[in-house]
Parts: sequence; structure tokens; C-alpha cells
Amino acid sequence: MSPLVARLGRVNEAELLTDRERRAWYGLLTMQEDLHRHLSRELIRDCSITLSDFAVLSTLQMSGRAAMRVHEVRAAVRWEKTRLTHQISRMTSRGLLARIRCDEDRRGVWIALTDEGRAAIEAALPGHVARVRAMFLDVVPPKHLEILASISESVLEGLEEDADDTGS
Amino acid sequence: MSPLVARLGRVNEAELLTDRERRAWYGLLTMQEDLHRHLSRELIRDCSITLSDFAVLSTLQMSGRAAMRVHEVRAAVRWEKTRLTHQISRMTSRGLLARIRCDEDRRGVWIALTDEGRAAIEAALPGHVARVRAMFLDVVPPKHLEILASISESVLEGLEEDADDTGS
DNA sequence: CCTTAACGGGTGACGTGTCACCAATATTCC
DNA sequence: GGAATATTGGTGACACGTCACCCGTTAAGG
Repeated sequence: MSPLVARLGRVNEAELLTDRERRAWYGLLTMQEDLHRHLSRELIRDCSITLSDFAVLSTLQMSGRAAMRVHEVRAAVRWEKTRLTHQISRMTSRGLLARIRCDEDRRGVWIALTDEGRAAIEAALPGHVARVRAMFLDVVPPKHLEILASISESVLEGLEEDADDTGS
Repeated sequence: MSPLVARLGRVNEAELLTDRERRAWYGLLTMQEDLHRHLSRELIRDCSITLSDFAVLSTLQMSGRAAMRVHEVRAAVRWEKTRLTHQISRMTSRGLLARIRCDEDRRGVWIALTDEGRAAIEAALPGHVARVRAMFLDVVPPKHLEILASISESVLEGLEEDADDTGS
């Protein structure tokens, strides 16, 4: 990170981040990338599923329902439409999910866990939660976790205000 | 997000996150994904470069040097080795970077900004910084930015302790 | 020295995420 | 009731990130 701070004098002041801003912003970026990398690697190694798989599987399992519509899963994970479609296709072809015809709305599709999918998420959950704790939750004091939660809430609120886009 | 909290009763308590933990963890994940998506989209639309391009270009520009070795850039951005190689290849083929032979260490390579690369980062920097401010830095109170910086520092410290891996 | 290990960097394949675009069904509004 | 419109979901192409693995060079250790 140190090369990033060298020779700032040349550029317009207002175009650059203050030291505090830079620490917070680059810290956030690198923390998230490193966490993602570590968790992803270990989840694949131990359970043969990816973080994206985990997000979909746990959404379905936590719903406590037999099946969910695609757009319901989408609302839960907050992904782009096509990202979820592709993800479901991959997981279906690997036997983790099943697509089921929807008669109430014939445009739609029901998504359900297969037995294999349920087994996968049940096998993965405890270890993954433990790793999230070890890498993150147990490292950060509870008061700071509260603050982080409130930070993300206000940031996400701000992002939704410019909801001009096509399908976010 | 609400489907995630339904019907938690069935699963082992210790395997699940508390409410505070869940708000912090899922908040972090979604905030980072949404920020990345928005910033990426706007950078591509306005400047035709990606966030990864931006990271490499700004590292080189901020260094204030004519060229950097690949492993120096890598230390700055904290990426996997091959990720940076691929990124440099793509950017070189698009004319943003140049690979230059290294005589001091004939295994190595110098990476330098081309004129086009310098123009790209200079064009992108102010707008990108402004968007980071608008989406994130200005939304979060300064005291919370400090806390966030300290959070990421301790988390990253923790991650580096289990540096057993091959090439992280 | 000369062997062995470590370093610096790269390749190809594959899974992931986004974009532009499409198909089909539901809904709205006259 | 029929045309415009929104909703639900999907496809194919392409850029990105990781893994397994490779090559050439430098440094270490006998």
C-alpha cells in the first residue's frame, strides 16, 4: 500500500483522498477481497461448493419453504437478474437445485433444494459460520460490529436512491 | 434479506449467527458487492476502464516512478500472482501498459504506463474519487471511517497469521 | 563449484459476473 | 376485448479471478 501515498503533490488536491478516507476506503476494499478469497478457498476445499452456491443454498434452506421463486431468491441475495439465472443453471446441472414448473404464473419457475443440495448446505453451514467468526466476527469488538452494520445500511440506502438503472 | 431470518429454530444454535453478527456480516457483503457494481459500471461507462484497470493504473501513477516491477505492483494491490499477470496482459494488449525487459534481474519485467494509460488514469481519477465520496465517504461520519479502518486492519492482520497458503 | 531450492513471472482451462438482447406470460388501460 | 406495457426468466458472448502447472533465473548450502 505504501507506493500509493508517494508523490501526491502533483495532483489537484480535491481529486485525492485524505489520509483518513484512504485508510477507510482501501481498508474496506482489501479486507473484503481477502475475506472473500480465504472463505471461498476453504469452502471449495472442504465442501466443494462456492460462496455463491452457499448464498443460494442457505437462502433456500433458511426460508423454511419447499421452494422459492427466482425473484424471491433474487430479492434475498440482491444480485443481478442474469447472475442468479446463470448461478441456478450451474447449480442445477451439478445436482444441487431443481427447477420446477410454476402453474400459478406460467412465466415463472420454482427453485427447490435437491437432497444433495440440502446435504451440501447442512454440511457446509457450521464450518463456514465458524470461519466467518474466526476471520471476522470474533476479531471485531461487538460495538464495532454495530457500527459496521449501520454503515452498510446507510450506504445501501444511498445507493438505492439513484435506482435509475435497468435491472439492479 | 428477510427470508434469511425465518425459521431458524430448527438448526443448532451455535451454527448460526446472532442478529448482531448477521446484520454486520451480511451488511458488509452486500455493501461491498453493491459498491463494486455501481463503481464498476460508472467507470466503464464514463472512462472505458474497469476497477481492476484503475487499481493498476493508479498504483503506477501514484508511485511517481517511470516503471515498477510486477511484484511491487502486486505488493501494493495485494492480488494473487496470476490475477495480476492476466490483468497486465489484458491492459498491455489494450495499450494501457507496456512490458519492458529487466536487465538487473533477467527473470523480471518492468511495467510502465503508456501515454494512453496515463491519459486514462488522469481522466478517470477525479470522477472516480468523487463517486467514492458520494457513495461512501460522505455518507459515513468521519468517526465511523476511523473505526472501519481499524476494523479492516485487525481483520487483515488476522488473515495474514494463517499464511500457510501457496502464493497469497 | 554444482546441486537444490526459492523467486519472478507466465499459460491454459475453467467457473463467475455483466451486458445486450430475447421469449413468453401477465397486467393495465382505454 | 385488444393493444401497449411490465414482469419473469433466459441466452450467448465476453471480461475477470483462481487453480494447477510450467519455465527461466537467482540465491543457498554442501
